[in-house]
Amino acid sequence: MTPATAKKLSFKQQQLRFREDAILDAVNRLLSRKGFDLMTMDEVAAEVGISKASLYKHFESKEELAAASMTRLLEQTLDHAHSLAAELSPLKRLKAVMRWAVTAHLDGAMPSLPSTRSNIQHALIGYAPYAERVGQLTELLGGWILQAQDTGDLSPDLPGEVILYTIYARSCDPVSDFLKTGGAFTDDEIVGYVERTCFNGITGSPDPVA
Amino acid sequence: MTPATAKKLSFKQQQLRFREDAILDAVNRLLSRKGFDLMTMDEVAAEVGISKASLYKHFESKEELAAASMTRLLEQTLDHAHSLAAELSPLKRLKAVMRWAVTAHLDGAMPSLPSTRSNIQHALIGYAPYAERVGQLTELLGGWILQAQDTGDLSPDLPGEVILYTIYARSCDPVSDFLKTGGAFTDDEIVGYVERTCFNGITGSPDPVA
DNA sequence: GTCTATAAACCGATAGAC
DNA sequence: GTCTATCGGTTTATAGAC
Repeated sequence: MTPATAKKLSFKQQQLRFREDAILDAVNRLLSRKGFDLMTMDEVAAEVGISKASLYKHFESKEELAAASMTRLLEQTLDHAHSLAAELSPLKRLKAVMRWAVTAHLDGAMPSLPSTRSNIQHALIGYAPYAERVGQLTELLGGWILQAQDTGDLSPDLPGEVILYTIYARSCDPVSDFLKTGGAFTDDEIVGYVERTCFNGITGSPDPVA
Repeated sequence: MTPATAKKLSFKQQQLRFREDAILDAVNRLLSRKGFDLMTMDEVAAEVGISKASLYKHFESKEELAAASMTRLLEQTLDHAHSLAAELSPLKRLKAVMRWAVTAHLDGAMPSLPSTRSNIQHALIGYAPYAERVGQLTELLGGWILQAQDTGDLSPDLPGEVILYTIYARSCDPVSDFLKTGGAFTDDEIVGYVERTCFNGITGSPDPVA
């Protein structure tokens, strides 16, 4: 393979990657706005600016398209989690990940967890790259939770499962959507309320400023 | 109108009411299991055991059917809330309503809140009987929340809006579905965890047994 | 790879017989 | 009021020209 050919191939691959990233961006927005069941392939194609047939040249089904989008989102979440300073306490790292996710959710870039009632759930768990990322994130956050329970920063008498699912669910909490629709609060305030009610409940006091 | 005629009419009306209650029961189950968008009128008819055309003799559209089901559910919620002993503190009444709702949710009788991403939301708010019940429940629970904030049982520095939406959302929390799917906990344990994390957060201690 | 056009399936709603 | 049969519209996915 000559350098020229290699360059041309690489350029084509870059173009392909760029186009597919644009598609996944659109899917991400539509998934956040309407959810999997209400999102149509026509809308995706229109949002990207290509035809539906071209879309199917890149992704062979609606399920695979959504799975690719969710997988990329989990990779971004893992990247953000790994980027957190090591000197932060596990509790602060968990809070930081949650704040990041809720902020993305309010920006329309974080779809809600595929609920038990959606068609996509079964397809996702059978999609290896997605399941692998879920496992990685669960392992990472699960370790932080155990550490935070050891120091008493999180309730030691609460099953780790309950804490993990609670953090996952609060990261795309419908409460933030309702508060945003109300229009009485800024996005930062909403993120603060969701974080506070998740960690301290609605009976607890706000954390003292560090 | 003769007594005989009145009796016959009443009987027919009872039959009608009974049939429509059976329809709403089926809608309630399907709404809990699949949500509005994935529920089909064919399924509803099949679950009740009548034909789709007959179904349309009772309710003139899918939206009205869902609205009637949700309205009845809100009435049942209001009935339960009003039945609570007056000597209970506002906080305990709020917790009781939430436990009741989560229990119903785990039994497949409490559909999730119509999310912002569903087609049904706009139809519901334009459906007067539904909107009226939502207003009544919000007024009732909102009053309890204010009282609980006055006594310090709920955080006084949290907007009532945030507390109300949080209680609403936690009443059909997906966390309970995930925990139930896991199979490691009984329904009572799950209800307890959801209540505790809602009111005390994941950092707080369990409430001492009264 | 991109397009237009279309196939195949599904769903909400209705017509018309009984 | 209940049924069977069907319409009209939408959606996923593909065929075939360029």
